Amino acid sequence: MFELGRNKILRGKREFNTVHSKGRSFANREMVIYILNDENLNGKAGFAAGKKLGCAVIRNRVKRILREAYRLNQHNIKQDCAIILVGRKNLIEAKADVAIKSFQEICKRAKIWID
RNA sequence: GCAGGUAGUCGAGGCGAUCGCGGUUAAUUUUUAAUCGAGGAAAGUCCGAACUCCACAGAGCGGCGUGCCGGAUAACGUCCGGCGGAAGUAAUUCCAGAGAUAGUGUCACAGAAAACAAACCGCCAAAUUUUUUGGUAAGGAUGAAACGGCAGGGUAAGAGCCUACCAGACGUGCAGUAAUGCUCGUGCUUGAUAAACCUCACGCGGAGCAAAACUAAAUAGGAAAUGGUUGAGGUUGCUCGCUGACAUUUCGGGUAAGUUGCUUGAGUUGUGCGGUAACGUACAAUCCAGAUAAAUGAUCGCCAUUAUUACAAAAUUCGGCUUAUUGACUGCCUGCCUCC
RNA sequence: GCUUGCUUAGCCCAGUUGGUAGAGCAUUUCCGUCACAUGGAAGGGGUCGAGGGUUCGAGUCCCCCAGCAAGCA
Repeated sequence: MFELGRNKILRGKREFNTVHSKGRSFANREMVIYILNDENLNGKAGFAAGKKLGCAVIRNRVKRILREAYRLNQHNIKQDCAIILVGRKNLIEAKADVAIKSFQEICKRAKIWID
């Protein structure tokens, strides 16, 4: 019930660019999220970590933590939107529960949270 | 025991539970089960190959690389052994280590003079008289570097002018596959720089898996200008040779999806044999990631620890090099101290 | 993944065969002005991205790292 298969992940440069450029953005100290309501992309998520964070090991770790935060909370989020999560510097040393709380907080601010 | 040198191993957690990811194979159908799932550097892209395309790859000039000798290898700028030089008490480590008598260039400032030698001070002799002429390379000063060093003889003063020792050059002989080493002889002694041009020897065609091939879809298989079978364009920088009809720019439109390449290979492990070694060879065992917004993670408990943990993530594949790095362990060797 | 280029003063840049690192803007001081700007004069400020090598001597030549930027279906 917490699966996150391949069909639920944004694929290709085009899908990313549409969400990234057209979507609304929200940010806090740990991450930035982009949200877009698009019929073809709804229910999908993407994960990113910029080159400034560090080497490949650190970037992979940040993306995994973001994936974990989204995976455990995906049923509490409205299904009519596509989300991109981008990691920031505070997430490099952080544990998973920090990322989860941060994700819940930011979703409530974006008004896509359902209890 | 202390201090060092060298070769190598492990590689950061282990076990259990819950949630979850990628490949393969089964079932059956869209979910289950089994099994496998990052490194010693996967990194930098610095060399060398395999592989693919370009004439299944050609000629000349140019260009680039390598550079003591012998071997290893598919190949190499790598490795092993030896020689020479430098550092260290030693074990040992480091070296782009051919040629400066084929030619050209450069050597700032200082200094008399920076390369077919020359003569500022000085020294000696002669003249004349306070300067000139000749001899000289011992001494001084400058510089990174001054035309072998040092001692004795010799001389007007000096000088390889002569002699001994040392350094180098050339030649003879001996040892060694060779680099080179040793012996003897000849007064033969004529800077440095080749990571300056260059000479000699050897090697190199170009591009790279975003290479390349196939399938499917889409549309206006568009238009204009310039050049073009009197040869466009491609093939390396040029010339030849080969190929033989489109190429470039501007405007406008569309696709940028999937499959193959993609992992069985100069493979890995073990044992024996040959070789000082790099390595080779025989036999046996074994299959060990193959993704494409990109898979190894999260949480909790127990154990270990100074520490929730060094450096760090495959992207066509191998052989090296270089760089980053924690803690621990093992073998051998050297020097010093103590005891038996 | 592959292939290229660039790092020099606070900023933007020169530096041609190796020989004491320069210009413009900015900055400091002085002159000038009632005062400020413009103007004139003088001065300070550099580990030449880092480390090693060749050389008597490297910004420059060679090797090797770091950072930044660009291109390739």
